[in-house]
Amino acid sequence: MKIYDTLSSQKEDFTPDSDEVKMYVCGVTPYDSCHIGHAMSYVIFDVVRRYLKFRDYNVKYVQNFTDIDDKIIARANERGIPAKEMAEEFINEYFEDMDGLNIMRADFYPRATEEVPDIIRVVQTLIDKGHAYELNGDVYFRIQSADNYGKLSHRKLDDMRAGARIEVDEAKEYALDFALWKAAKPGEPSWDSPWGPGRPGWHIECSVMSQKYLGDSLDIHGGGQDLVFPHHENEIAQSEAFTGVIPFVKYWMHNGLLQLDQEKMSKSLGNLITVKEILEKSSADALRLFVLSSHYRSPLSFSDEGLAAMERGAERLTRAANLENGVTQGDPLDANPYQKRFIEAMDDDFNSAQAVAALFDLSREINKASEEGIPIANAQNTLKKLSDVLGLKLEEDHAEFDGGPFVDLLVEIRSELRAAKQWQLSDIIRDRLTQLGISLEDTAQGTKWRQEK
RNA sequence: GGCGACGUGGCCAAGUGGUUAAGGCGGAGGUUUGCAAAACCUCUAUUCCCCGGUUCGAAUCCGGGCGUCGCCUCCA
Repeated sequence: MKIYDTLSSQKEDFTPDSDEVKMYVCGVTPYDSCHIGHAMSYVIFDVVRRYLKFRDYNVKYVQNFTDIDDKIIARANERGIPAKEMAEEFINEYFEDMDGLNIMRADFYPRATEEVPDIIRVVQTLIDKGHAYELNGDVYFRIQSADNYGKLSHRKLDDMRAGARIEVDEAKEYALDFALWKAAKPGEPSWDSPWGPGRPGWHIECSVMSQKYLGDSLDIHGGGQDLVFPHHENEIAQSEAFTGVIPFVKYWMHNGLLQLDQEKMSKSLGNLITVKEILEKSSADALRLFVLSSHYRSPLSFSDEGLAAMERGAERLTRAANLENGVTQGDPLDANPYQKRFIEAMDDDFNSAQAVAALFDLSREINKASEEGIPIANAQNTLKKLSDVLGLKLEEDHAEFDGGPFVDLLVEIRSELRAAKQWQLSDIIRDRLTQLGISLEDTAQGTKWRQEK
């Protein structure tokens, strides 16, 4: 298996330190609803995790919540509620969204606010080791003390300084030193510390929590490409300075960012589409297919048309997976070549687009075999199993649709009409139902209906 | 200004030195069907932004050009 590592800028053979793969994925700062960029990122890492499990690795998956920071405080103040309460609200919403996307729960969800004593301990140690210094209640990390700072994002200190648009705090030893601890301003939530009341800076919480739950060295650390600098660069600097263990992470994985209308979708531009909005008009399978049909490291342009196309694709897979031809005699369809293709694709740095193509080809074979009277149950099980690795449910359910019994009744009556060759009436029923979003199919096994998404 | 990525059919998107350039969506025709739907079959890029070069051979490597985008500042 090969994984592309951002730090080395090439595909590396995947050799975890132990049977247990230690995986950490940067979570959200809960100050707003999740958008489809989050969906993309977390679907990708969910698939990484599922695939590792499929390949018989035990995976310990940790994802944090950075539940205290400037944006949370600002937004909570706007709304006139405590920061903690607002973070809680968006964390709950986060779980709803992720469940809706069929993303597996992490093994641990540490929160910055619940790890403050450890954060303080780590910051103090960094000061003791000469990697950090206090300044008027703030604590800064001394970048020039780090091992090869800039190695992840492949930039040199001089280059960064030249184009930096950061307001330089004159008191800081070096312009790019970043905050480990921020002194509290009046009215801000704060914790007591050796440097006075304050709160953790961004970056340090991930170093502390990953170390606490997974140890000094991680196998996989993931996140969006926008986190490479400064977030992950700073994490490396802190973590390696604190533990002395290099490398902090064996495989750095970063997904390309989602584009919207040729533009980055971002909080500052305000052109967000939330996960909730998407799941109202589209299935989780379609969204996952949309994401997985391109390479995770490439930017992905979101479009309603593209998503609609994937809805059709999801239906195609779902039909093939749930076909019933009732044949049990004879040589069954062999799905192994498709599974082999799937594995080869995924082994090559999670080439999900190729893996998906294998599933579509398998679906075609299943449909064909079904018509030819060849047993397909085994092949369908393989299709379902591999789809599950991608987190696709492939379920034909209209259970959540309240009108089900009424549709059943209409279908029953229509069947009577068809038996009596009352085509005009039966077609009216079908057409009207289609207009209402219920499509009918007359098959050898009777009439089936589906609710269109 | 610095760093980096990308440009493949109507749309999306794999492939990155050598069989017929995956797959999905869309479109055309056919089989099937009472008619549909679904499914299946056939067709839909002699060609991979442009110009040079390396090579027996390039979409794939190198150089130049044009274009798009990202990061350098909060972000998955």
